[in-house]
Amino acid sequence: MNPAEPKLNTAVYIHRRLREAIIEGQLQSGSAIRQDEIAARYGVSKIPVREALVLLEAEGFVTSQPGRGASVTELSAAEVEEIYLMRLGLETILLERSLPNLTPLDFARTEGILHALDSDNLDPLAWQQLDREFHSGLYRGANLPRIQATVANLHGNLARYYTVYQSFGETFRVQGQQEHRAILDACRRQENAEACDLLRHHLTRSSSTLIEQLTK
Amino acid sequence: MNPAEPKLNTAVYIHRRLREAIIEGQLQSGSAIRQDEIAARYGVSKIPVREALVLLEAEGFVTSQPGRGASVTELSAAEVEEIYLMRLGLETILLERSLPNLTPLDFARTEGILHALDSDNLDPLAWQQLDREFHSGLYRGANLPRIQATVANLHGNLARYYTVYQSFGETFRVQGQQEHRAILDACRRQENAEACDLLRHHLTRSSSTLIEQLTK
DNA sequence: AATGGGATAATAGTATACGATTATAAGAAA
DNA sequence: TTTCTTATAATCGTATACTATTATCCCATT
Repeated sequence: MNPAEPKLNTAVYIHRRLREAIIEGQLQSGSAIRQDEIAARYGVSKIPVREALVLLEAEGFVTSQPGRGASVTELSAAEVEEIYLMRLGLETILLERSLPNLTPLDFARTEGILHALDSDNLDPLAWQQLDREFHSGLYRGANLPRIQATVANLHGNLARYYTVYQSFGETFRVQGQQEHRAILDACRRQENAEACDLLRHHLTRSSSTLIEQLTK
Repeated sequence: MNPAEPKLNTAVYIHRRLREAIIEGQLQSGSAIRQDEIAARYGVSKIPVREALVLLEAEGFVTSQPGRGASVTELSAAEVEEIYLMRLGLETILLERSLPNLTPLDFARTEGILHALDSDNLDPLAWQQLDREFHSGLYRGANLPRIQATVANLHGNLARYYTVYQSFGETFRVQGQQEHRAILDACRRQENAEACDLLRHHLTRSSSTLIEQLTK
């Protein structure tokens, strides 16, 4: 009855927990996911676990082979590049549609996120969430929920690689922040095309940097 | 043991059947989907039916409310427009990446599909499939399987509206074919940018035509 | 007639149980 | 040893059964 404790679908609950575990690195790429084990760990049956896995597979977090069960998806360099390419195509649309509708308040809020991102004692998970908030904040005015959801999911699929490769964070973050500020600046000046170009550059550069780490 | 009869996951089987039924209009937009009924119809239990529904929901074919079950997703005009916008962003990427890798054989094959599309006694379902083959044929050289799968799914989500509104097919198809030929022609001439522009135009125009029908 | 309970039916959601498939290990034959 | 076979264990996949939730209907009250 407590609205603060909404009755949660077991499958939805398991889905969230597994997604978190993958993003945070507790479930590593390639590791097998045993239905019985998950069910036992959370004190539920296999049915909702299986439903959660179906959804996770559709979202790309998990790969399953018939009869052999599921494992955390391992992304090749080519697949990472493809995800960034997809983000590029979709996020430029979001930015174009969003910019005319953004208010000074939106910009201020986004500025705040940038400030938080400057902090040098962010754990990778927090950093990744703020990075995501920065981008989605710029798309707030787009009013394209499907595309936004797709982009959020793509971001989620890359997230665990950021949390894994914390080591390369330093230069990656500094450069990222420069690019973030440049994008926000162009947005404030209502320079639509320039902002999109900067976003494109930011994503392309992030892509190469991450792939460089992956193939090393 | 017969390789022509590969042992199929029940959930996968149900998923395919329901997807077909939605695209072909046997399950109409907004109609409720009762788990027990589907299970009884195909002689299976609810478990694989539920898994199929989870996947269909992730793909956008079905909308479910907790405790109340699932129904075939009804797309608003805004959502149709958003899907076309998404296709636009992704398909231009596919075309750009694919074009340099397409061979004369690919073009000939696509030409053949265009020819088939000229036939005036196509049922809406066949037309929709050929239309899909035309587009995906042009992206064959892209080697971006995730994006291709996403685009195919978006196409699938629009498909049932084509089969429903067969009536407006005549002019829609003729104009579509003109645009298809123009796109293929530009591709053959390796005019990358022109082909993308034509594709953009084709998708934008298709979007408005369909929405016009929907809001009528 | 309209509205508001409360019993009943219909349906969703999940656990348990079991058969089917796949992995693992141990022993026999080369 | 290596490879093949066979037995065993682990795990997946699905049907059945039960509980919880939601919808429907009837009747009382206004």
